[in-house]
Amino acid sequence: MSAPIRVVLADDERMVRTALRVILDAEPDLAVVGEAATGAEAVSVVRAERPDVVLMDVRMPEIDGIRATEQILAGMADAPRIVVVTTFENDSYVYDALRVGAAGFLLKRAAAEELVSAVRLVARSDSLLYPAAVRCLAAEHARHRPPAAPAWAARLTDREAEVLRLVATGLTNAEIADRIGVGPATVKTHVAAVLAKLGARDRTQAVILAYESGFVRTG
Amino acid sequence: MSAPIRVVLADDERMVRTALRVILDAEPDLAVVGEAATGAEAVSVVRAERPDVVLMDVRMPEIDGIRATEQILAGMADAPRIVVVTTFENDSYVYDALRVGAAGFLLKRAAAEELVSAVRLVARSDSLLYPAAVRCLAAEHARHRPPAAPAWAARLTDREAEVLRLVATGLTNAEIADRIGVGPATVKTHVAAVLAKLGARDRTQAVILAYESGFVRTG
DNA sequence: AACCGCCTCCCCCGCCCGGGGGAGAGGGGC
DNA sequence: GCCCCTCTCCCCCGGGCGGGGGAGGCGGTT
Repeated sequence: MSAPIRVVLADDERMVRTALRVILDAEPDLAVVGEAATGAEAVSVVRAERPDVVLMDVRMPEIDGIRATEQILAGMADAPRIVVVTTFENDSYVYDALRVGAAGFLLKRAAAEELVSAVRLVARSDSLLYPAAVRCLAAEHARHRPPAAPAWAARLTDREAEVLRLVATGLTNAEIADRIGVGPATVKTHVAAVLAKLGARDRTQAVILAYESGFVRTG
Repeated sequence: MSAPIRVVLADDERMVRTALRVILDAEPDLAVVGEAATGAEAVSVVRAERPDVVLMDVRMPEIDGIRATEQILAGMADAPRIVVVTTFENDSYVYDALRVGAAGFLLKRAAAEELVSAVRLVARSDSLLYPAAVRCLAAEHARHRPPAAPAWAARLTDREAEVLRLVATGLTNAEIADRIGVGPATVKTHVAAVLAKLGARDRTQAVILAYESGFVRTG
């Protein structure tokens, strides 16, 4: 399994950091290599340790997690994947996090198992975003378990899910438009919404996320 | 499972048609709705029956399977998926078939199970090409079973396979170029080769084929 | 009645991508 | 020696795509 995944924790509450460290260090393939209590500290620790993954709290003194994320991603070649940690799912930070390039985000109430699998997936998928709705895709695929377990945000609408399914069969926007009987502009809108919610850069990444989340099944 | 997959058989040898019919009709979700012994007949039968899938022999009187495929795909809106059937794997027809838009091809010596799964996959993946190299991808993935079982043609080179793997992680051509240390133009060339060999229209379809063939694994 | 989420469609813009060519270098097989 | 394959890189070109806006209608919630 080669080298372990190196993780840095950034949270102003010591208890949270400790909890995360306990959870992550229990996994043989994960190694917490640094902690930070402020955004500024997070930036310097990350530059020093060059981890694979950063768990970044949004609310922190001096510099919030969003700005810290921005600075890390802007100032580093071969920057780590950053997972933004929030308390409330409809946090407006969520979209800011996507915008500045966070690899994903999860809620503090997420189960330990979700946490470690998120870290692994983010580290593994290498230049691929893994945000919010991905888990919702899996949840939707598993027959609408409502808002109980899904500790993630940004659900796709029915139309968006339909469009994503068609994107994942290799259709162009124009073909999707013909198929569902709307204009090409409408499909563009839906695709754009899907990309934003999934944090995907283009339809190719969206398809990959659809497969990886189980939203579409292989053959 | 809704309506069965409607199949038309086009082959000049009656025995071959019968054999195919027996194999396909044994499957509850497949229904052979027409047969043709010549290319011209194939065109008219397909227009009349409007099947989901056509199994098209390459060598037929009057009009060969390639031209028949061309005419069917050109002259019909919502055309069926056409699988071209060949006897020899290095048949030059293979590339012609790809060029005119065949959804895939397979060898007459293919196992019955391969046949039915090919029909299902082609029918399912709806506007998605399923040609040659796809099975080779699966074969490569399954640790180089040489040229024994692979009843399909068009192998990827090592470089092409590497590029496809990177495409399937969501990278752009420029990012792939940086990663493997070559120029962007070179990556373009490799990607173009992959698309041609897989019969994919764009990188999105290539990724889908990579997943469906098992060339890349989910999770 | 006001609000919000969803669906529909429009504009402009820039870029990445894919198609069509070609070309040179190196290696292996005949 | 010659050929063929692979890998490398170049050109031009068109189009699909994604980003950034905005706008109107419709139904459910408050």
